[in-house]
Amino acid sequence: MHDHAPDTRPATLHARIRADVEARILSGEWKPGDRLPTETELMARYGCSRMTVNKAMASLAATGLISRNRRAGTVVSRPRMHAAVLTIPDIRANIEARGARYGYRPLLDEMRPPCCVHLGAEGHHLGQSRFIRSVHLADGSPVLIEDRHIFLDAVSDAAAADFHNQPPGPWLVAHVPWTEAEHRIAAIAADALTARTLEVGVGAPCLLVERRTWRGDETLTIARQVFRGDAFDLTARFGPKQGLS
Amino acid sequence: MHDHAPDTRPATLHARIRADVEARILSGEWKPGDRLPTETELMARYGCSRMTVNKAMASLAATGLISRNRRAGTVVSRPRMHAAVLTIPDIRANIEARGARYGYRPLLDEMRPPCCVHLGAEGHHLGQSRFIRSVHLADGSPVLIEDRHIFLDAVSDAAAADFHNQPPGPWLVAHVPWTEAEHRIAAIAADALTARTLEVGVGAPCLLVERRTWRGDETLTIARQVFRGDAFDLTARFGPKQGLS
DNA sequence: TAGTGGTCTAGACCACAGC
DNA sequence: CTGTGGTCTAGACCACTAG
Repeated sequence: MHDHAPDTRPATLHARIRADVEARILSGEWKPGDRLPTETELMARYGCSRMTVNKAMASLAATGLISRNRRAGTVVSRPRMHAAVLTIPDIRANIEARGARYGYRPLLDEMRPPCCVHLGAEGHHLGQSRFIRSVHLADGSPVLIEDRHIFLDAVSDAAAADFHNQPPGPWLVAHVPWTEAEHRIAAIAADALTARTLEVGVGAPCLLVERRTWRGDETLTIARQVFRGDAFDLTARFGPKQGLS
Repeated sequence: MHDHAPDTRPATLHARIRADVEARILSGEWKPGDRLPTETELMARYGCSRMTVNKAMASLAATGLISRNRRAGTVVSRPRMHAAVLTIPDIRANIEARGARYGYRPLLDEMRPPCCVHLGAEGHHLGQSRFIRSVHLADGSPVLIEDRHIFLDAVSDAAAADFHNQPPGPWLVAHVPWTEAEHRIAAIAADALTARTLEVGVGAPCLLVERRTWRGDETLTIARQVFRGDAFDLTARFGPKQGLS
């Protein structure tokens, strides 16, 4: 009766404790605001040392399911829906997941002198960059136009990379470690150039994704991606439990 | 030379070990693929027990910065840019963060019989729901139109909740624990009704966010939010290091 | 002030994968 | 086989805070 699922119960003790407590919370047996048993009580209940209980509870606290305070004890958190998580998929994987053939066509590839790049309203002082404008296609139809700057001060290897047959995105993922990124997602109307490139009417709705990536204080790359609104969307499914890994 | 930051070094030992190792990786001293010292070596280096080292390293492994294997040891991971994270902000907080006055106006509030709700192409069998259509305003101008279903089988309290002055979103966040959610983000053209409500032209680009939330197998709520494309965007900044909490 | 979680130790055994 | 991380223990002291 309890093996409809492939019995995915964790083998380790602290993981089982964690799963047990988690299940009681998610089932509603322990509701937000309720106080949980103390570590000493759980230690007796599961017949293990306090360190093991602590590991389980610390893990639950790290994902935000419970909140722990000295003296006050452990209570079930109220879930925070706004702090949701969305994975932004790889373009190629996304297109192929829809059963379409992926295509890539570079339009422009040039060096840009050290100067300002407009991102939002601000101008940013940045070094010399390699600029690649490219189109990504699904079954031969343009779906995405991507403008990408790669800053050579931070990513010197990019000067020699070949982006004729390979988009810069995957190359960067494979070669460059990063520490921080910023995204902006918006709906915009296609201007004349975008409309011509994406083969839509001027003013057609497009999904804009701007991504800027740093390592430390150094900007590595800025990407501006404009998707055909009628051909692309971002989807993500997630739970509050899993970490980032 | 190293205290330009307000010396935010963690007080606990395992956190300091973690921060130290993390800094070496992010600075490039230890590059992706490099093998890190063993736990025994680190134990000697930091003059502490192996459990403490393990706690630090396990934490780094949980966030994906390093990868650990028995016998093979610990190596620095290659960062995976596609598995990025985006926090979806609260509407009210977002509007107020822009310095605008937030407003809320319910347009429709009715019970819907148990039946199908269209989400994407599929029809889903769902129980009786409370349906609320509302408009959210920034400085009196409509910015978002929201259609929300709350399924009473799963959220019985919602039948009695007052949504005249309070949007359903925050109410749900405060009252209902959830386990899973799915988002879809797209750019669409405003239809006649949307255009009239948002005070834009027909065909104007709008940002669509559809969100569906479960607890276990039960659907709790479905929200369809249409933002004025020229007045709203989603932004998020993040690093690969922090967890979800 | 008393009880709680937070941290740390010095050991131990185990499972796994490369040699 | 051997070395690695993974786990667990039985204890200890500390820091914080609610009563």
